[in-house]
Amino acid sequence: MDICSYVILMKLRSVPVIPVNSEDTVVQLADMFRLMGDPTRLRIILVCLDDPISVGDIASRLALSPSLVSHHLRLLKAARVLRAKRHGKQIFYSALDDHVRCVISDMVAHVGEPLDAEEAD
Amino acid sequence: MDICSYVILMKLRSVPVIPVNSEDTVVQLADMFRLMGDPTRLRIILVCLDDPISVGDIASRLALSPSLVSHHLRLLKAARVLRAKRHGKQIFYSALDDHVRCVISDMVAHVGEPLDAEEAD
DNA sequence: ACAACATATGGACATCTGTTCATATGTGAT
DNA sequence: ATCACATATGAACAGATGTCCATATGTTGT
Repeated sequence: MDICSYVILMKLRSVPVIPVNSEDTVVQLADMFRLMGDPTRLRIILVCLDDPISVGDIASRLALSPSLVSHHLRLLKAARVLRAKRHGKQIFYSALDDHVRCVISDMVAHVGEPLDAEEAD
Repeated sequence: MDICSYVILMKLRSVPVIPVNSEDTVVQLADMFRLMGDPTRLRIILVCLDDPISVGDIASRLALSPSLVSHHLRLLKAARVLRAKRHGKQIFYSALDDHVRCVISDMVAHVGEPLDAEEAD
């Protein structure tokens, strides 16, 4: 882990580390979030979390054109969210690591949260 | 937590739950991610994670116009990422709960990850 | 009341982005 | 080699989005 990520991690643990000066790391983070910020792409990610699944199966299961799915898969693979593995004619996609799973899990907890006591001002 | 969120959570724990049928929950999730997917907005969120901070201070610390900051804050407040509290003329923004902190922390771990052994195909 | 400050809002603009269509690449079987 | 199938790629378009500018709202003073 580089120093930039470390600084942000310290911030996240509410240690008073000064400014957000790691410009490129913030951009990297934002890129990842933006990638998950499209409903279609998020659906594709969710489908791939179960088991490795082929492009065609993703398309049919989500009622999308294979072309569109492929376009999105290219971005997700480039961002190392998913990995591709060829078996014969088909190419199976699956999650590259568990971080994305954790991120989504946390986010589900956030949106699922009802109005809590802190809401009042 | 509603049934839709539950289904997704089950998926995240690799329990073989079949389709992603909770359309609106996926859209909610994507909305949150999209919100964090802009570098400027993410910077604003990061600054607000430390302590409650006024709009003007956010603007000066990030070298942005107060107008732009206000526009972004409106979205973040509406999405319940941040909360606003007025003190005199100024309005202080801070994180509404710790979920966002967790989400960012996980994402930092993801982008900070070097090429791991699983990468090979 | 007014002035000064802090924040919010609305419109306009350029840019980015998701989708579609057509086409290309690659693989396995006959 | 040729066909059928699976996936990938490129161009083009409509719609969304971030930023700027001007202006409005709200608050604390005098």
